[in-house]
Amino acid sequence: MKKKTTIYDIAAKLGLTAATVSRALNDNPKISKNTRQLVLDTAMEMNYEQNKVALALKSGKSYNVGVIVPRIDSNFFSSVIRGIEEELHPKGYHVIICQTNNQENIEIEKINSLLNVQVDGILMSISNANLEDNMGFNKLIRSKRTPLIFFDRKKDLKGVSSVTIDDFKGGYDATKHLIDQGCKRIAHLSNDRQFEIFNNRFLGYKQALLDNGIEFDESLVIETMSKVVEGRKSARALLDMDRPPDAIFSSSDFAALGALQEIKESGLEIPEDICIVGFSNEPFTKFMELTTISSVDQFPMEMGKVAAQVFLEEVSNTQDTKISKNIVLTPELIVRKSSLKHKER
Amino acid sequence: MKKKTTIYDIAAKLGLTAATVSRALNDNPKISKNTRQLVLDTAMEMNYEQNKVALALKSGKSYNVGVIVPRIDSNFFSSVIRGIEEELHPKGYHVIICQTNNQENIEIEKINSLLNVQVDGILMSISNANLEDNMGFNKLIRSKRTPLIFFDRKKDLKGVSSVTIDDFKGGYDATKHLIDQGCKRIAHLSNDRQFEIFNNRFLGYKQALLDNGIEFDESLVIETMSKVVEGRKSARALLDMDRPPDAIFSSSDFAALGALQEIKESGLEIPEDICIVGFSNEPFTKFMELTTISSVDQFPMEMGKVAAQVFLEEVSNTQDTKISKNIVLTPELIVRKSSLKHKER
DNA sequence: CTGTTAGCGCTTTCAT
DNA sequence: ATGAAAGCGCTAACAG
Repeated sequence: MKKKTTIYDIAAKLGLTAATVSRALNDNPKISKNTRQLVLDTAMEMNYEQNKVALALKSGKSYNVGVIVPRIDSNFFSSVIRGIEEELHPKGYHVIICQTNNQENIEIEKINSLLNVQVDGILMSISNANLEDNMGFNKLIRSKRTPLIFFDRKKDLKGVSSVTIDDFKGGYDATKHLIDQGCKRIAHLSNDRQFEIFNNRFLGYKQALLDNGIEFDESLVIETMSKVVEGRKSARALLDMDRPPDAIFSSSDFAALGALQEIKESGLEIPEDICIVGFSNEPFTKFMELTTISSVDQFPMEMGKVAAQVFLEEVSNTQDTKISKNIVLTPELIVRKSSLKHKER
Repeated sequence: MKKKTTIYDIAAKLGLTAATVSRALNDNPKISKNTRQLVLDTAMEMNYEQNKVALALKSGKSYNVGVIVPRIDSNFFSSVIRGIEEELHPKGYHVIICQTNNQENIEIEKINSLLNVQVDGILMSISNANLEDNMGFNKLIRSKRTPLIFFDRKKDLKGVSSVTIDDFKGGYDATKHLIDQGCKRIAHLSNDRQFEIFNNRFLGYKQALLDNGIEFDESLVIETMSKVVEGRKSARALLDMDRPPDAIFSSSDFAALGALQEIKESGLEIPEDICIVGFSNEPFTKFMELTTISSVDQFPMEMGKVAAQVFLEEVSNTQDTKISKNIVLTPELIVRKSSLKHKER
């Protein structure tokens, strides 16, 4: 249990003072080459390591950023976090992760918990889409010291930056593609539309229909959680309709998979009878043996990196004028077998 | 940019001293009910929040733990981290994540980087299986202050705890299952056997063969990275043999998938001609449409929770006698279509 | 170029 | 029951 060596230890050993040692260690110009080298050498020799906690207390910067996500064990979120970590670590930051399990109260608790440990910023994807209660957020924003950056699931709050993808375009492109395949009756597995992302995918879907002379039919839109079983249920409901759809655009790959399974088991063929497009480009969509699933790639790692960059800009911005930016990345439709009726090219 | 309120602020407002305020806030017995309540009220009123950084400096405990993994965007590691976070957050700890990208030099850098920020412990899965250079680790252990816990990919270092699964059993069970299916010539897609986990899976495989009167054939063991394309290559090599195998036990689900694809494309049937068992129970293994892939579940979330518990024990252990434990969890073979020749039950 | 001093916010003896 | 003071390790303003 030996103590760590501090600058005082090395100062004592050299008959110097802590301040001088500190200067030497920090390449302060006002110091002689000799003493600097001397300090550096003995620091090395004594296995000195800077105590970042003391530094954090002194400077008010912890060089920690918090990342809050619903859960980390999803391909999307873990990829975003990978991007964040890769971007931030080289700049000296550490990444603290928090999960909310999609519970609003926990979300607030974790925000406060991160603020308490003096993180230099918080990057998050919200769990609570309810626009009314923004206690935690407002506190964060009022404090004016800790940058907040939303990624993917954001709230529209003035002065808060965000990095998202163009979900409208994602939904639009997916739907347009289905229309181009000759589909006329396109269903949509939506999700809680209190979240902008799901609402925008829905709106993109709707707009693509309208732009192409297809009537929007509310009964073809089913709110479906992002789970395989839920996708099955919704597909069942669609199949049981008097006039079942000839295509499904799902806002989730998992729901898309469930739909695919249910449809195949009912004896129908994909894409011949029903085309399917999912969302997120989950790894399994391209691993399917027979019917790889078309999906919309959100470039999660890229999203993480960009969010990290926005954070870096905001912390380095010393001026009072807080500039917030809303960056929108462009998604990409990946066409696979589940929606490719006519073999092109 | 208003400053945060400190105990001095509330002390000043109340005509008290910081010490008293501190005591009140910490439920110190020697304080009058009145002043305690008074302090608590004004603390609330002034939006006081304890500065954990100052506390960390004072106490030497940061209430941060570091987690180091090769990469976070894999189902296995992100699930482990989920377990860790869920277990540790309620106890007041924050989880800092670091990725090594499997690079040994980065691994050491990140260890040091975490030690520098005074984490209370490090939970890690190693990237560097080389037993010779243990600089970073030795430093960590010598320091005697920061508990180190390995999970999954560990090193055998005295005094260091670990949480792993019984990879030998995983390999053994998988292979035994293949033998029970009537397979006689069982190949193994291994991986870098410098890592205990891969070596143990291999040893389990080998032992199962021996225990069942099947000769071990070195030529049926191919070192294969955990990637779909690599699995394809290895399968190709196996198919090109004079006497191809009738089963493959892969230490990776991704390689297993590649093998499955290559085999199917060559016109052979699974499981009729060749049985396949993977390892890790990746989500996609059960999502396959035709041939769901048998695999060995490692219970990653559980592993994370247990590793977190071991850490908690170690930090709370104030005695000099450092007790290290090596916990081995039991994996579970999940039999699916890729290896189920004879329809049982 | 180097030393002195103060302070970041909190806890904790030691007095009173 | 409360105050005074020291200290965790570091940096920075001010002297010299």
